Amino acid sequence: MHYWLMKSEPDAFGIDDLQARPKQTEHWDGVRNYQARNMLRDQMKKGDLAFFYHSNCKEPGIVGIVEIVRQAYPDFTALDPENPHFDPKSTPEAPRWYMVDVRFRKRFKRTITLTELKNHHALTELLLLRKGNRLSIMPISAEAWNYILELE
DNA sequence: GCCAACGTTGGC
DNA sequence: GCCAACGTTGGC
Repeated sequence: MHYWLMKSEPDAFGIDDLQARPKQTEHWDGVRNYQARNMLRDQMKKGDLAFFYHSNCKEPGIVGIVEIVRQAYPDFTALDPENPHFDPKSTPEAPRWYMVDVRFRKRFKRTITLTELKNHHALTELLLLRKGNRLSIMPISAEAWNYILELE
């Protein structure tokens, strides 16, 4: 059992969009960073929980929790020339990119903002807060997970 | 919209 | 294998 943080731009796909999907479930496509892909593909397991993080928006921060309900399988958006995430180097025989399915679990009553997270010394180890970290998928320690839950 | 901090690409 | 050029991310 691992904990994660997954970033998405709410203008493109926010937690409200996930909640509105059939079965409140959607595939998490578009991961195009090798480090993030490796973690997603090799370490994310069915039943893992992840914070849903809104990035590149007015109030960046953690807005809720999702559950991994299907482990990594090839990201079909990489194979579709019409898709903005198309990658000509990915093929059905040798898929380069992967995705998981996530299901909505909880929306926080408020956004736990990036600004707020930075103010907690207990979270200095958090990858999210490290300078220059742009990973869209990152692991969260159990300690940090529980600490952040208390902030809601 | 700016720009720092990367990651990727490709010439050599 | 180096590294300059380029593209992307994402906070501000």
